[in-house]
Amino acid sequence: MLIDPKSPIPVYQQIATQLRRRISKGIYQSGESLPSLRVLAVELGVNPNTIHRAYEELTREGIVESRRGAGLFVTASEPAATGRAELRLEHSLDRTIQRALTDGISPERIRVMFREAMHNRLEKSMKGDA
Amino acid sequence: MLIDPKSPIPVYQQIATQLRRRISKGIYQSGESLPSLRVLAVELGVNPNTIHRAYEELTREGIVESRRGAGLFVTASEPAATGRAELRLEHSLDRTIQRALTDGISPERIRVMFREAMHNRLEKSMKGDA
DNA sequence: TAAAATGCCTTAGTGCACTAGTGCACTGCG
DNA sequence: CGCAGTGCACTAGTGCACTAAGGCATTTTA
Repeated sequence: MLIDPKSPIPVYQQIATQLRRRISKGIYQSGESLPSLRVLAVELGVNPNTIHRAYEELTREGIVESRRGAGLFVTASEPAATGRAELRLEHSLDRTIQRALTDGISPERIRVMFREAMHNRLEKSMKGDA
Repeated sequence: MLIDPKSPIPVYQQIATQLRRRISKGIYQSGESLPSLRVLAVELGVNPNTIHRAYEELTREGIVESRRGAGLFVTASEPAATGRAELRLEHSLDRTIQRALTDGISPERIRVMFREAMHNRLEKSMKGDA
């Protein structure tokens, strides 16, 4: 497990991403497995709170369950379905971004248009579109 | 011209977006046209610096040219080509986001995956991919 | 039951994006 | 020349995301 503190991507996101990959690959089976907050913290050289932040994400996504005093446990019931959806999204985003870059659109512009697109789409969802 | 200060999208971006739309629609022709910093500032009820920030974006994109003491002038040579590319990007982003949402992926997760996708794609571009 | 290990909560510090305030330099026009 | 209007640079304040530090509650285990 490697971490790059200088990356613009937050450390806790890097950790969450790698954990997601390992879980979907079956490295961490259903049951206990996941290393404790402090153990993983000293291994990566970060604050335990940063690890907690990553675990929090996985908990909200429902692919993991935490028991105070005991540890972190993998639920992994249906990560297959959402996993495929995320894989589609990952590829779609990559294709869209690559196309935009070759079209000469600047990275900052792409980021701005993404923010606006998200904002618009979420507003439409509020009004009962879906 | 309307502005929403409560929106998560920065005010200067809202202004820049609306100006871009107006220019591409020909409301602001090649020549002078664009209202001055302070005039537009009092009209929208924001600081002149915020307007300047929007003008700065359009200047970097080359669709406008500013002359100190005189005003802002529309160049509008080839906004047609990049305009089409941006339109494609806008649609592609919207389709991608809508698909992800209907697949049950959370907005925060979409934002995170977009950040990572941008990061990865830009790293590849550095190494001579394009 | 007592000790150790675990996850969790609260607080603080840092950096960055955004906006406002103020003054300066330049241009146009009478 | 002088005045009004223009864009621009510098500074300050605010809010937010990220990380760190420390202490607390809970569970396990011997």
